[in-house]
Amino acid sequence: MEAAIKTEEFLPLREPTFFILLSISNQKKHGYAILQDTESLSGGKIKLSNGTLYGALTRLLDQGLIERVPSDEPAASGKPRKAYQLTRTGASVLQAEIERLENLVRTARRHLPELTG
Amino acid sequence: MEAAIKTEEFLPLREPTFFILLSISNQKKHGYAILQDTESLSGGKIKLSNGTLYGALTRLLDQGLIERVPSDEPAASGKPRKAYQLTRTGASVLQAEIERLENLVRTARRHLPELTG
DNA sequence: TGTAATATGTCGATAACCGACATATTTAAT
DNA sequence: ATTAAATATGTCGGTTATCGACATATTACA
Repeated sequence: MEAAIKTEEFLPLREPTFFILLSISNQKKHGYAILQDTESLSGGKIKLSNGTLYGALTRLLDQGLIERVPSDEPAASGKPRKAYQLTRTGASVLQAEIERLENLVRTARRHLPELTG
Repeated sequence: MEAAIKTEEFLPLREPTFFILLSISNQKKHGYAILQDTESLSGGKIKLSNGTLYGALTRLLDQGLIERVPSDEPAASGKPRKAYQLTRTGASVLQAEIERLENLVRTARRHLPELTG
């Protein structure tokens, strides 16, 4: 059988990392676009700091959850932007994280039936 | 109006802290019972380390999210166990965290409609 | 011309977590 | 009776992701 990727090793994701992966899950983006997208996705609640963003990108590249790809955008002045997209592993991890979150909510609701929110 | 508690200041909770609060949300427990309950609640997936547990209990007491209460259990040999229960603030924080998790899942499913899992 | 937005990055501090170690009591087995 | 396992609480040092502050260059616009 295939060498199964142990997605659990990467879980749980912290909130900023979760949004970074989610942000690029439907299309590749460069750093600054991830910043804006995360703020938009979270309804303005979450504003990633630069330290978090670029630190996480470096880490995620290293872990093989994301990869660098050439940007579509006008390369303009010989300075190509850095676009990132999910790898298959990254997509698996994101999906596993969503399932983990759903389990968490289910467990909590089971344990606290009075909170039907 | 009442001095509203800013539950958001305590969020997001990390996984161990979430389970600690959830564990004592329906009845007071002492440390070791929280350890066992968390393992049970998580289907055996999560085993809190002692460092995490007692560190978190100290922190949560300090933050006013939990409080010490006398234990029902047989005090036995003059050594009273330390039982903990949620404060109102703690209950609010737990509820807010559950809602945050639900929002996260909703946002992710909206952004990734293909993952209907 | 200048200023805001875009875009990428570094650095030091903080906070929560983890595993390892320590220790005492209680229960159950041999 | 002795031992071993489970119960119960705690400390310590190390690791890691995050954060805000700082730095810098380019592009768009007023």
